[in-house]
Amino acid sequence: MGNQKIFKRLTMAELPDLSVFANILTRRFKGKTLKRLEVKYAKKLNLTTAELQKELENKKLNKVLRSGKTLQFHFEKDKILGLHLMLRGELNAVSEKDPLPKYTILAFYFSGGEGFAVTDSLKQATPTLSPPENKVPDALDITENEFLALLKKKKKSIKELLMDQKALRGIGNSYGDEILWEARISPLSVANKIPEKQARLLYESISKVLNQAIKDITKENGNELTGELRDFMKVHGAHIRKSPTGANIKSDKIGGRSTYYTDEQHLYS
DNA sequence: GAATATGTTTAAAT
DNA sequence: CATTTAAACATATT
Repeated sequence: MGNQKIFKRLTMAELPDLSVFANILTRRFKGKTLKRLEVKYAKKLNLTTAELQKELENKKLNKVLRSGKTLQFHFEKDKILGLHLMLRGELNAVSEKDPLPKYTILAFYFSGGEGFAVTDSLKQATPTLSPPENKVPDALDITENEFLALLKKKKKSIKELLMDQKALRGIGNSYGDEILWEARISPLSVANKIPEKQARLLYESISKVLNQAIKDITKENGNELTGELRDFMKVHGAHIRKSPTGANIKSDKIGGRSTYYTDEQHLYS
């Protein structure tokens, strides 16, 4: 048997996928020692290959967490490796005896011979040792008051604000659409024109949509290391014609990104 | 083979 | 000056 995809889909990984990923990796490799780290592409590293190997090899992996759109690998001695998969990054299960998958950037081999490889055909995935603390709130951690204050001071479109990683971390193009449909707010709405009642509803929709997606993806694939992760989009996707409630789905470009929404969503401007 | 997909960075416009 | 908008980048897939 060859290598197996842990994760693959047409679009890139977003917050729920990364959360499921972190859980799978933790379950699989927690407590194991990283015996060998192979670096096939070092340009995005914030230190040399030799330095990274020296920092991480022969250390135990304690856990893998998600933060914003990154994974955080917590090793012994408080060594943390951040990993952003960017547009096309994927994780693949690998074994010492198998050849590396195509487009491999990093390969982690743990005690026992099993491990995983990070691949990226665009070579944009970015590993960062000891990533600096990020003060921008995570989409699943932000408080309601913080969120309401954020909306009040921004006058760009709500879709662009939700995706702005300098304002709120973790939401990408597809879940941005899903969240706005759930709240029945048009993506073209101006952030500071959304009334407080609807802003509160939007706040609730963020955690509702993201946590439900985590549950759905976990149920579909969370116990297996193989296979493809499906998504469960209700409105975002060129192939979807009607929302679950039967409205026609419209398509526009917002911030240069394909945006899908319906007339069920109210425009505040 | 042109169009589509999208996160971030950098440049330009308001 | 601060904020917002647009363009550029890259390539597998439709």
